[in-house]
Amino acid sequence: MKSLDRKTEIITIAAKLFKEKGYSAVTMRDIAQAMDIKAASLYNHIKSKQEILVLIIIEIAEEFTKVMNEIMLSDETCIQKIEKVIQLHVDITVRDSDALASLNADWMHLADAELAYFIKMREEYEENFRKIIMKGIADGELKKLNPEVIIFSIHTTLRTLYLWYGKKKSLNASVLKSNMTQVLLHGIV
Amino acid sequence: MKSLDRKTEIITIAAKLFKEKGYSAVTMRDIAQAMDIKAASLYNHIKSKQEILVLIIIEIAEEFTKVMNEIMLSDETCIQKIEKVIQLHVDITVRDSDALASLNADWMHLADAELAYFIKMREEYEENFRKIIMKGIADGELKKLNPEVIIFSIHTTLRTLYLWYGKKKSLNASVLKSNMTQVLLHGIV
DNA sequence: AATTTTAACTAACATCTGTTAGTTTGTAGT
DNA sequence: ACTACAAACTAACAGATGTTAGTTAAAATT
Repeated sequence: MKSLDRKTEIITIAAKLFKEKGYSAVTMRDIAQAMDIKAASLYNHIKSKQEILVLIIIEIAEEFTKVMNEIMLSDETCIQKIEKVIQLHVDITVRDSDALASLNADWMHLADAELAYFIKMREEYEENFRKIIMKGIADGELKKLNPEVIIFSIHTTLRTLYLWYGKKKSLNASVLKSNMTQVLLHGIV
Repeated sequence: MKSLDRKTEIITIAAKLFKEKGYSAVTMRDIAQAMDIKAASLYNHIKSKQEILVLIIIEIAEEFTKVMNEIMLSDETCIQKIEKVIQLHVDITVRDSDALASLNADWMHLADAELAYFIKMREEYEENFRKIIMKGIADGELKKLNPEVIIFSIHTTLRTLYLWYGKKKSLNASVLKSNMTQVLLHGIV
């Protein structure tokens, strides 16, 4: 198996650095130094700096897409679906908050095909989320508030969880999920 | 008056570019090109790229600090205070969403004294916000939910309003404020 | 033992970046 | 007309940046 572990290591370390300073401010020399090697050595494992960003972002984006599609196909109530979306965000935040930071802050530095692919996935994800909320309101499961404001409020809170997680070590994934659900859902319903 | 208008113009255009690509990815040549001049000409008006960032961020941060301090001094109910905080965020978002983007995404590229100053202001702001929420819970004005989750949820929604404002042209400042208040406050109370 | 592969290295490149120095041009006040 | 100044310009720099080429030492495979 050709240097797969080392490649993963690069991606993990790069994600951490990208989270701290952003993609553009992190140099290949920064990444190399954090691994105690020289910048040129990185190219034994990865094709380019761009590729690192792609590998960080696209995998997570695809996971969001996949799980969201499964949620849409299920025949649960709107509220159950929202709970599963919260679960999805909490899970990924707990598992890989560094990658999530890049996805949120550095997606615009993707290029061409990958940028288009990412934007498409994001739009579909948001559209699915909108459908859930709209149906919830139509079915009387949710209050009749401005749907766009509800959508934005919930979505942005979930999206930026990674900024918050880590300071609050006392909360494990399941406690975090139930707290988020209480505030976001049962505050609204 | 020495080129004050031109300086403001640079800051405005730079903020717009920083919002799109982030501080590090925007070059002085990018800013100059957006103004149809050469990069060197920018230095007739500003001292450095750093100074542009400082001018964008610190002014807004000081405004948040100032208004928050006024809110803390007033003898209003917790809910009235939260409404004023929402008003503050909506006002600044509507007036200057580009600068707000830099404040949120590029504050870590401030240096030394300004970085320390910014972090101090942010910590005080968050501490004040926490006090409002805690008192609200203690006085029975707010539900007894996990305060940290409430604080994070409201604060992150207000903080990222700039990402959303602009797509929804139909909402003016006062409609936006009342909608946000409904969802964030009356959903929780 | 001989060979191949992995993963590090040094050296160098072309380009980009922030910034400075010195110059020119137009405009406003005398 | 003369002067002063604002604000643009050209040219250039020193250092940073992503990346490539070629080399080497150790580990894995034959």
